[in-house]
Amino acid sequence: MSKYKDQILYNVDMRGTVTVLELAKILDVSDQTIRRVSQPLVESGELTKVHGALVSNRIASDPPFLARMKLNRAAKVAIARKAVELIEDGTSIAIDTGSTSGFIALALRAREHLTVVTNSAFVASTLAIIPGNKVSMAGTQLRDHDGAAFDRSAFDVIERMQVDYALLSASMVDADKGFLVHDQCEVDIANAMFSSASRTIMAVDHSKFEPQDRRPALRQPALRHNDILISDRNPPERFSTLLDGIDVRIADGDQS
Amino acid sequence: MSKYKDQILYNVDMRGTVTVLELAKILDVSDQTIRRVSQPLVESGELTKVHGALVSNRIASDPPFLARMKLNRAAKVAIARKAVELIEDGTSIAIDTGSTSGFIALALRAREHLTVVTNSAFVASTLAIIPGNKVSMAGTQLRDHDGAAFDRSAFDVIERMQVDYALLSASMVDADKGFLVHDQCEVDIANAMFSSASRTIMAVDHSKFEPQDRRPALRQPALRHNDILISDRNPPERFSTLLDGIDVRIADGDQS
DNA sequence: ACAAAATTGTTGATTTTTGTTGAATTTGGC
DNA sequence: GCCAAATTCAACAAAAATCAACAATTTTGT
Repeated sequence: MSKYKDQILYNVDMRGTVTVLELAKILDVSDQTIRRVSQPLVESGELTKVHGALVSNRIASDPPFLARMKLNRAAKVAIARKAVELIEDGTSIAIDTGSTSGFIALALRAREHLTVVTNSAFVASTLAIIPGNKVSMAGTQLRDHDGAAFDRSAFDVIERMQVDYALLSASMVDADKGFLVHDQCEVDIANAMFSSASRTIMAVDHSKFEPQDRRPALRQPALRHNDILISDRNPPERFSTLLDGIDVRIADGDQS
Repeated sequence: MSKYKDQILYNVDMRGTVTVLELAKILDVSDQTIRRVSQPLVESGELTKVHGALVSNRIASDPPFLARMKLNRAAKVAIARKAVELIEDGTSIAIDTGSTSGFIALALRAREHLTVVTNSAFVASTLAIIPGNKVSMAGTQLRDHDGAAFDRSAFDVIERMQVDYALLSASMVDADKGFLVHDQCEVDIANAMFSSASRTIMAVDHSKFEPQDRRPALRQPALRHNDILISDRNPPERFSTLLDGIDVRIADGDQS
């Protein structure tokens, strides 16, 4: 592992695509070195090589919301399938924002007569057009990176509903502190959904059990007895205390 | 895989259709290179090639809401392109629901720093995730066939905005009665948007100038002097009185 | 301090990509 | 159906990028 690895990844991910010669100039090494060092990164799938340049796999070029969709896509699709198994036709459900929730919303198009409340415009528009669904969009002012709302009216709408499930997600899971996210407003919405729901489903892919680059610091509501955790792999042993009494379901990630 | 691949996909998906020569200018390469690079993308099905231009496959296939709207798709795409010409970066705009407005929203992803208010969850989620946009979702309870809201809060949100343009549509145009739709709630929202806007853009494809199977009976607000009508063909002669003083723009429906 | 191992820069041959040219094809109008 | 304009295609030469090999340098282990 080379000392330039981090710098290469950083530059490529930041700019989406960087030519080999540009990188050579930035790191002040020869182009040949860039090629040599990036080769294992390409082979391990962290970067993509094209003639003349390196391209980020994180898809930095486009809308940041969709970019995150590509990260661990397979895991999220598997989780979404599992979530849909739990949710029967006619269920009422609150759904938060986040890429995992986005995939679940797509999968939920297979259900009918759902009552949905969400603060994500993407989730709302995905499920609203299914005939027979009743969808409420909570909030007015949409945040630009993911099209979700966190204003007062969002809370008003959520708080006057009573739903079967709250479908929440998290940016990281900590064995002591529980489910963490980055923004207080996300916690506030999650709490509102949590309170209005009989049961909570927390959906997190396996990568969330590992430390993250940007450490989130704010706690989602603690799961109650009988709440459900869906992931694509079994959580490591050290989370057993946290998940005591929780109904853990593992999605079998067989197909694409 | 070429280093231009991402940029081509990005531009084509954002704008729906881009001519080969335009792309060549944007990427600063020759037209021949665009053709060569896009060939594998076309073969793998990521893009569609027509004479002179590349067409995105996502527009028709992805949003299920518009997928159903195959009727006069080409006309609506052409109108959307024309509308985007009018609307500069940084404009504020109110957008109603409807398939034409949906296509315009897709095309508007090529703009930045828009301030948008809409009662359509599809329009909202499409434009909210563009970095720099400020999008407000008007309304809470979403109608199931198009994911649009018409409740009291929708009016509250629209009425407290003041925008440069209101972008409205209609189900039919009558030479005497003007622009007609089916539901009173649509008229109410249109009126609210009309009142909050300095200028109105009415977007209707040519089929709306002919009698419809289901005759709509409710009048949209009458256009003011200086308001704009966009269509894909020149309206028949009998509409000249109705359109007197209106700035009529015809989209050149060159490519499919 | 010494030698082995790993990393880096340089060189020249090889491969890939790109722009240009002119001929062939498609499109739209009459 | 024919013509003019626009677009596409094929081919070739120029430019750019890659690769392999070797020499110079730095790092590592003893």
